[in-house]
Amino acid sequence: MGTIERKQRERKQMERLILDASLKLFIDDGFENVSIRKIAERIEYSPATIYLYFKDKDEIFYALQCEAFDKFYQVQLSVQSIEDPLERLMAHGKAYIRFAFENSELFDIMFLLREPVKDITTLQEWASGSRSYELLKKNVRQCIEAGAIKQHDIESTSFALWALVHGIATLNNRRGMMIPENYITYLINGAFEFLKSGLGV
Amino acid sequence: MGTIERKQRERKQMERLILDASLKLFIDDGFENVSIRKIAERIEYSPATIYLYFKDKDEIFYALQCEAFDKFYQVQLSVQSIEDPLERLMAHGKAYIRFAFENSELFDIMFLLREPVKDITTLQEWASGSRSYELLKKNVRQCIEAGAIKQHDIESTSFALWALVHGIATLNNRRGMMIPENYITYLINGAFEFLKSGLGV
Amino acid sequence: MGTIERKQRERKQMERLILDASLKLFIDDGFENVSIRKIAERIEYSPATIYLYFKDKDEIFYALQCEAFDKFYQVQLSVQSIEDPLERLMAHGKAYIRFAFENSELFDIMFLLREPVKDITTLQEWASGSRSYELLKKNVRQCIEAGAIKQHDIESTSFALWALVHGIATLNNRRGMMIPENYITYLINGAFEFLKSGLGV
Amino acid sequence: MGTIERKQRERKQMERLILDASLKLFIDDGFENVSIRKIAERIEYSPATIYLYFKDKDEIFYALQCEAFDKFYQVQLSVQSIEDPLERLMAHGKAYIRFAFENSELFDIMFLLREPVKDITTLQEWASGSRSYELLKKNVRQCIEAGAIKQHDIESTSFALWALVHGIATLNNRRGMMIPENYITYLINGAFEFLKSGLGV
DNA sequence: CATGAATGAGAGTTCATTCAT
DNA sequence: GATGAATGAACTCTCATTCAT
Repeated sequence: MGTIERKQRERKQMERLILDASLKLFIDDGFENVSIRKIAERIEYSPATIYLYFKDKDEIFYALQCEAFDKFYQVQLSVQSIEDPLERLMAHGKAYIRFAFENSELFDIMFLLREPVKDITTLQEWASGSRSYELLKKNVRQCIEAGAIKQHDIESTSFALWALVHGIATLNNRRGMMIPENYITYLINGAFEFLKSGLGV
Repeated sequence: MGTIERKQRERKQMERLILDASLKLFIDDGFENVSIRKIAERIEYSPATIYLYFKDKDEIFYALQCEAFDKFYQVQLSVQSIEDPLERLMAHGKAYIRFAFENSELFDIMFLLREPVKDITTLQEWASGSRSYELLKKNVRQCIEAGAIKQHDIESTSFALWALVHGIATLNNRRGMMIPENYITYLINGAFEFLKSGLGV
Repeated sequence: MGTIERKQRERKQMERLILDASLKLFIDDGFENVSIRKIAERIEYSPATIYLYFKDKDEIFYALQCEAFDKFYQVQLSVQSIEDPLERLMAHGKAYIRFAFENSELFDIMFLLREPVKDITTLQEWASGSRSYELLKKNVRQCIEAGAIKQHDIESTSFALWALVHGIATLNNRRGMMIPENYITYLINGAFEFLKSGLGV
Repeated sequence: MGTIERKQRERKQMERLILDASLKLFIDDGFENVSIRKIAERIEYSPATIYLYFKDKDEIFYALQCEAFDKFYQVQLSVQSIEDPLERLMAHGKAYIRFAFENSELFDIMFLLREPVKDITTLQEWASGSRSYELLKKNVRQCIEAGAIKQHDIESTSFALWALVHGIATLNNRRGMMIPENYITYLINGAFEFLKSGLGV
């Protein structure tokens, strides 16, 4: 009998329901306004029910954070199939920005929320965060090896690239009003030109 | 009689007291733990007194945000006396980062808190935020005019510079653990080398 | 077929399991921290299962109370084989105290918990509580008949003896700190001397 | 202006109101059923108001415990004016019992509640608990000195007396049903006869 | 027989805010 | 100008209990 599997599936579904609702609330009302009660209301269950699936509030945010890092990593993985190293590097950066723009709430969860994960380095899941950076460094190294870029210091070049791209993402997500909406793509393209010229391309 | 002026002066002093205490609390206990009660406790006044000087909690955060943008602008102004355009541009970037590192809580208030100011563009005070960007653009333009940099698109070059620098600041303030402490200066220097090479220097 | 008997046996075993776990919790965490959930956790069954064996929480405490009275009675019975009446009376008192000291949690359940059994006299099981007193009275009567003690009023002598012994037990269990640990035996012995002299021995 | 005094008086009144309500609830519903909410309901204030006068629930129980010990001590003091040592000693015992009977809830608070004061010996207020015992010992000593009683060991005699009296109090308060109501006085008198004979009077 | 799922009720506590004094 | 007093609303979380499966 697949009852056990069914039960597990149902449990997963419920967890999903809670996490999705939490995320929605997070997006709509901001982090500090997400309460167990509101989550429960949104999924039309009693508050107590939440506690059958998550130990406490932190565990919910923790799960969201893990998922966010994971999803983010997957997106970055998805461009690794591009063969040309430089092209791949550019695609990596663009994927980063696109993810941040299209999933600004996940981006917030990863990079703005300090809680519940204070020291993220102690987490297994952080591997995927760290792995993103390793991926970037690998891409940079391959560009260097292929002679596709002028820069030679892998570490600081990777850092600069990440910072540039992360800065674009953050500025837009938090103080997007600084940048006129219809102007964004133009600016980002410009930034990538700048980036390329920084790379000596 | 200078009674009115004295009253005004006293009022300003009290506002100062409240804002300073709020900022301290903000720094010490984190945003979500700042409450009117705690502010009142810290300045040794009753909670009700706070309301004589600020309409509500948001008004306090609003004031802090304005001040932060202002202080940030002053810091950026302070490097404008440098004559050499490129040197000035670099100093501008470094001042930006130094400010973010040394005043991470103010940086949070400006760029991470969405509340209370959702649409910052509607604010007078945002002028000072916007002015920072204008300053940067002016610096870039002067570099271009002086032939000190290769790039020619003021707008997108400025944006790229800002993003890079802002990215460094943000990464460090929020997920600083990504970057080994003793590595930071090295990386930042590297990033500036990258930046220069992007500028064709 | 012994199916019915087996079922009954299994039922008893389960009840035992629950009661033992409850008692342990009671001892370890204190009365107010005993919850159905925690009992269930401890025996590794679901909370709902508990309700197959006990109508509600009170029924569990009720059972514990009955058992405690029973065990207490057994202890008191165990000294009845002593032949000399006075010696037996003294042994009775000492057994009472020893039980209270060594099973302070059962003692609590019997004499401190008002819930769930408010009016214990209405209970069949109280017989065993009452029987203890009857035993005491019998012992006192036999002492009187044997001319071993001076007192002649069975009722009030028994009561006084019980009160003295119960007082020792209670003081120690609740506010034991009143009595320096290393002093206790001395005091109890003294109390028994006093008791003997009260009995005119 | 006596405004400050008035304020202080009003504050004391409110504390009184809360403590009285708590005590009433304690008596009516038992310790575990006393909640801040119910106290608030009873005094027709909001729950939050309670917290203006007591830091938390424990502080309320702590205050009750202190008061109880104090009142108990006062009662015991009140018989010290009796000149004849033996008479005084008897009166002391009777006062103890009367207090326990007439203020059974306070007696519970002192001797049954372990919380919030776990180690009562660390408390200043406990002095009054300890002082009661010292008082008893003094009385015993004076009886001995006056040749009013036969016993000579102050310590163990005092302890025996206390235990006897405390046992009577406790048996009645907790399992009073053991003792037929109309029988009590008779038994207590008997116990005092026993006691006297223990003292060799 | 056993339980997973669910919940209403309630616990202690903190908050921003108001208002009479 | 300052505040003590008060509160409604909200918070996280735990509980005993029920019921369909």
